[in-house]
Amino acid sequence: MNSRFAVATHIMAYLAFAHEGNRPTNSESIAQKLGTNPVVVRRLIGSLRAADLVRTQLGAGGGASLTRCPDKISLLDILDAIEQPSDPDLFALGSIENDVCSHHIGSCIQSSLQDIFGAAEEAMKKELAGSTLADVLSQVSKISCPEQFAAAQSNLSATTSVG
Amino acid sequence: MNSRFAVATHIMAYLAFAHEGNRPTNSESIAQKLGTNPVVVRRLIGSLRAADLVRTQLGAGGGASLTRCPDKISLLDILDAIEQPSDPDLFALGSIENDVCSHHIGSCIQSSLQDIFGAAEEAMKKELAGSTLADVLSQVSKISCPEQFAAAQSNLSATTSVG
DNA sequence: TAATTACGTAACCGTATTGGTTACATATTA
DNA sequence: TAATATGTAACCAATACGGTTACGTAATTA
Repeated sequence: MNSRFAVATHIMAYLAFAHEGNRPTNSESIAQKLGTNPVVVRRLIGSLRAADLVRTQLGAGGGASLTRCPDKISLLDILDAIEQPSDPDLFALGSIENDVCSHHIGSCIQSSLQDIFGAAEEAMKKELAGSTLADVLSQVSKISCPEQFAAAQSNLSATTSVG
Repeated sequence: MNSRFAVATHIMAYLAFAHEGNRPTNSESIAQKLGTNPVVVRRLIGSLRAADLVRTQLGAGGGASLTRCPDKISLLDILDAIEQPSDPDLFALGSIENDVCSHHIGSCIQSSLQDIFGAAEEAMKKELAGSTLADVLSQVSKISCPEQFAAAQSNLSATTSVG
C-alpha cells in the first residue's frame, strides 16, 4: 500500500499543477516525471477515477485531469481511492484471525486491539483529511523553491498543451 | 509490517497476563494460542527483547517475560520495537525516491508530502503512545468477557507454572 | 554428570504482492 | 484514415513474509 499511496499522491499533485490549463495530462509524461512506467500510472489513475477524483479522456490529446479544485481534494480522499479490498486495514490482525485463536481470551484480546488500532488509524486519517492538494502546492511554492515552482508550472502547461 | 505488529502486540498481551506469576512463558504455548509457529513467536520476541521490553530465559522452565509492568509499556513501544530497517516509514515514497524524479518540482513535491505524511504518522504514533498493555488487559476484563477473563488468567498461570 | 527443556538462529520453501513491461483492443481527435 | 492515448490483460522478476525444519547452546533438574 505505502508506495501506491505516495505515487498516487504524486500523480495528483502533478495533475493539480496542470489543473489551470484545461488540457489533460497523459500517463506518459507523468510516468516520465516519476521515473516509472505509464501503465503503472494508468493503473493508479484507474483507481482515482473510480473514486471520481480524476476524469480521463481517450484518444489523441487525451489524458487525466482533476474533477474538482485542488482545495477540494484531501489526501484522505486519495488514500481512500487507492485502498484495495486486499488491504483490509492498516493494522489488520491478519493470520491471527483464525479459528485456532478464537478461544475466549484470544478473541477478547483481538477485539480490544482492534479498538486501539482503529483509534490509531482514525487519528492518522483525520490528519490526512486536514491536508488538501492545494496545501501541498502552496507548501511547494512557498517553502521549497519558489522560482523553480513558477518555472515548472509554465513548463507543465506548455508540456500539456504541446503534447 | 502490519501483521508483525498485531502478532507482537498479541504476544505482549499474553505475557502481560502471565506477568503476575513469576514464571516465564515459552514460545511453544504462545504459538499454540496464536495458531502459529514457535519460531515465528521467537523471532518477534527477539525484536522485543532487543528493545528491552521482554527478557528471555534459556533452558528448562525458560521462556519470555515482561521487563516491566504492563502499565509502563505502550503500544508505541511495541511498534518501535518491531520496526525494521527495511520498514523505513509507513508512508515511504519508495521507488519515487530515485534520481529520475529529482528534478526541481519533483523533489519539492516529495519534501512537501514527506512533511504531511510525517504528521499523519505522528498522529498515529501519538495515539498508540497513549495506550498501554494494561489498558488492553483492563479493556478485555471489563468490556468483553469478565468471567472468561478470570478463568483464562488462572489457566494461564497454571499453564506457565506446570509447563 | 546426564538428560531434558527451551531458546537463538540459520536455512529453505511456498505464497502473495508489487512494480515493470509488452501487447493489444478501443476510443477520440485531426 | 492515421495518429494518439487510454484500458486492460498477461507475464515476469524481485521482494517480503510466514511456516517449517534443523541444530547449536544454555539452563534446569533428576
